[in-house]
Amino acid sequence: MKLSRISDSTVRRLSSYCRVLEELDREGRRMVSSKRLAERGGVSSAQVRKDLSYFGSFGRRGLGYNVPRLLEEIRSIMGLNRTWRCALVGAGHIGSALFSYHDFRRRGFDVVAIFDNAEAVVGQKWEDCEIQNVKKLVPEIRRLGVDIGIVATPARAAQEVADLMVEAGVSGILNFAPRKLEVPKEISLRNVNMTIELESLSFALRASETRSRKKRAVSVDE
Amino acid sequence: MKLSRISDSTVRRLSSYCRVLEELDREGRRMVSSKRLAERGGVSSAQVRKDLSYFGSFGRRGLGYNVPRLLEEIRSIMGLNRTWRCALVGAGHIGSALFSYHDFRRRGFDVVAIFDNAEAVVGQKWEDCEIQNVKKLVPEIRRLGVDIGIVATPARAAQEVADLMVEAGVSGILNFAPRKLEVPKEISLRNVNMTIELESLSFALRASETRSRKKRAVSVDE
DNA sequence: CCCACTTTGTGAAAGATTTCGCAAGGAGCG
DNA sequence: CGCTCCTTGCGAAATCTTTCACAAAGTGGG
Repeated sequence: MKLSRISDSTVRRLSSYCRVLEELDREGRRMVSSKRLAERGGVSSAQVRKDLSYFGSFGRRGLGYNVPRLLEEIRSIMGLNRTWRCALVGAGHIGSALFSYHDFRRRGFDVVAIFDNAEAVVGQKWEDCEIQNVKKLVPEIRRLGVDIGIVATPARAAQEVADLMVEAGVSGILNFAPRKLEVPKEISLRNVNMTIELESLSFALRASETRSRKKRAVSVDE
Repeated sequence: MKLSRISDSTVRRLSSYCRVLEELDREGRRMVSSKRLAERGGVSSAQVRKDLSYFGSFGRRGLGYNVPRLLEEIRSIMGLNRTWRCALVGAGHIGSALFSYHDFRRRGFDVVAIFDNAEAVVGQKWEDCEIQNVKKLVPEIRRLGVDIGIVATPARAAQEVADLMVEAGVSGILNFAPRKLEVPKEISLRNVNMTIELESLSFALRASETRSRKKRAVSVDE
């Protein structure tokens, strides 16, 4: 099974199936069909079956999938049955929002260090984690064996921080700064860019305004 | 030109071309080729030309694109040459991070109201915007003519809030809660789900670990 | 056991997106 | 002007992703 040729869309859907399965599990359901899983996840049932088929056969014909079993399978496929050590850089609003989002910890993403360059915040404690000067980033990330670096700095600092993270040996970077980062190809990089989301929404709104203006014009004609 | 059959990936890339063009403009460049624009945006030059071609011909052969002109064109295509009125629901960490991200305002996304259900925060002021009880959401959104609702609540409250927003007549919703929202199809909906991003990163890390383990095994054999 | 019904897993078809390749337009130089 | 060097715009090809459609398995009732 070539993990590398699994499409990004499939991976993102697997992640969302996880959430649906957790919910079904809480509801006490034992079995679920691809149809129901699909409805809850907002995709087609064929899509669900195809996504799962890349990794094996987890269901039983006529019955569906065993909820806890499938959840465990997907968790294991996605590497969610372990703890990932994360370092957060940037103790501003975004950093604080991420840090206090306890759901991440519950899912195995553990923030073990926080860095910032502002003397005013260095030394502060968030829960039991002390904000350190970004100068200590490389040795501290090495010492703690951090897997994932989270960039939550302003755009202008982001590349520099990413370079330090790479130097320190992280395996992956999650970037919240609205700029493209250059990293060696063996480092996994994901971007969360809220500007892109807002602007795409703007495009969609403009598109639907245009549509309804046309529609109105037609009704007036009639 | 059918705006509705433009792919989501194209729209997202247009948004990122905007950022590159703004940067080029600040650097004082007059002209840019699809090649350079592509490099800076991390895509292929054919992709840039194709994306633009859906909307018209903005370049000159042999010369490239005029930077301020192309920026204006894309802004106009995406509906960024106007102000969108936004209402933020959820005055927690994520809401606060979004509100204080002034780049949004600069780009024309103006938060004109904030709602929360916790008596402890209702009445507080963020800059010159007072947090209101979510009970006032519908009339206030109507009164202010809000275009975009931003859901920054815990997952369990998200659908209820979205329903209120729809009732109040927003045109689009940006959802930060990690759950699928149901909205009428004429409402544009975009989701920002940080859990999916982190989990996709986890998948990628696992995939590359598997690869390097194999590689190592091969070197040992040799 | 038979029949009606359900559901998976998966090739093959359809559809969507990206890349290729090149004609045609334009700049610059001698 | 003639020649070289760029670059766009775009149809066509290649690639990637989703949907279709159905055989094969499984359940349950009589």
